[in-house]
Amino acid sequence: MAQICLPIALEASDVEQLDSIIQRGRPLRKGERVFRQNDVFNAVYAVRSGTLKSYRVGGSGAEQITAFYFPGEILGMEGIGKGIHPNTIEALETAAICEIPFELLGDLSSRIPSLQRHFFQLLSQEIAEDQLLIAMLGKNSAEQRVAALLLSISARHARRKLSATAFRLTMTRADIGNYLGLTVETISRVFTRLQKNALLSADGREVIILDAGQLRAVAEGTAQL
Amino acid sequence: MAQICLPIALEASDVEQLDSIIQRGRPLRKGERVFRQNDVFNAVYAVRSGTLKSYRVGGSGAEQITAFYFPGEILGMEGIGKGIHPNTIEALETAAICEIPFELLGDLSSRIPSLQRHFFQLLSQEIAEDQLLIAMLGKNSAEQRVAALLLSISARHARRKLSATAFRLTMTRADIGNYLGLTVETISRVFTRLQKNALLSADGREVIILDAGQLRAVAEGTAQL
DNA sequence: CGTTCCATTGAGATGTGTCAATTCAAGTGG
DNA sequence: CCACTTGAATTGACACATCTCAATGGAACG
Repeated sequence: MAQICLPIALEASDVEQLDSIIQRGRPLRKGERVFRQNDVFNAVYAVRSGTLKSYRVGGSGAEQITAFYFPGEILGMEGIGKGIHPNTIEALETAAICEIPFELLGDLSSRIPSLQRHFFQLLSQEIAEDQLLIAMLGKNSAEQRVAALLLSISARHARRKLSATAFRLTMTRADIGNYLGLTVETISRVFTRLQKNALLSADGREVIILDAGQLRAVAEGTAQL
Repeated sequence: MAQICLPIALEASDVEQLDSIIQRGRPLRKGERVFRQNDVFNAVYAVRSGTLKSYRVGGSGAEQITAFYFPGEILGMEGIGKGIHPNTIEALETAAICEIPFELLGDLSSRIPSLQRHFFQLLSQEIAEDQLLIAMLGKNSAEQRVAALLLSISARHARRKLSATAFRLTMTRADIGNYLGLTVETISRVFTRLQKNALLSADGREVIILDAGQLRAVAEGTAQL
């Protein structure tokens, strides 16, 4: 169980301890939420299956998606700081998650140094990823952003031993646009352009990456269409 | 010393221990760097005085500023994850910082639960802040972004018991533009517009906020000019 | 006292947003 | 099982915010 939820190297006895604090919840259906913005924080969650999105509602009522989560990833850590979740997490499809009560995790981390380090790393990596997104939103064209997202999703599929070139998007074009700071129409047009240049084949949400090299070049701004 | 660098509530004996691992470095001058992108990570840093910026250079060679740091704030935590700093930190003016070796901090955190929690919180809050910036870059107009940044800087001055309404910017218009995903010219024009509407008075980098309420309305998109 | 960096302003170009219409797929209820 | 509704995606025409290019003036600095 702990193996599935927190794939790290631990002593057998440690795994046992960790195992004891992890809760398996019922699966979420599409549209259901793990927690909502402003809920009190008391646990982080590991994605076992399915995909989810994180979003927050700003002062003007506009939603902003800040992340997509795939199996093996940890979510909910933004809430540690203030003790309140600054965002809502919603399932994009049927999804199973593990709940890891934070209070107990803190205690356990004190006793298992490698676990503590692991969580520091997880938090730190989320910062690094957010900053990557910031860089993208600040500087890149619509094509670069879409290409980068597709490559990121591709890489996350590959890490799970799934096809890196053919996969199904679980989010709508609107979600993608929202995440990348673009409109639905722009996303649609970019998809069309990428297909015309034979970098991609897309039938609705079914995507096949035809030329990963070129796609990377587009993402990095080395090539343009 | 530890009091200055990590203002948290600790037992006297704990403070002593923490104190012993903190290094005071020589002050940095404008343009000097704390560390560079791809340097190996082995410490985090607390800002004692002065301001700094964090930026990373992408594949296409473009710089992207991801944060500004003020006294009392902690920087360098993005590097924990991969053991390598994903960004460069550079002083915007003369600045003094404390170095906190991470190896020792980890050990100490295991023994002092409140210290561990404190660091989890710091990391988590950086995530929350980054996501706020993401939301801004994705959805907001140039005016909203500039207004929001000015208010953020104002709040950080206030936290240090300095004037929240009158202060000197330590970064150039180019830095601001880079951070907000806008060009220098746009920043300049927004400043001009904000002044014409009497929300602000700016003489070069010297800024006086004349109408914080309206400025907040602009930042939130409730008011437009 | 030149040199360099920084800030401002104008005019025109352009990428992306907005508005609107259409098609298609998936549910839903009679 | 068939309308009917609803949500998602695509495409076109046009608007507009911001970028690009260019010129100028001032401040900082050696």
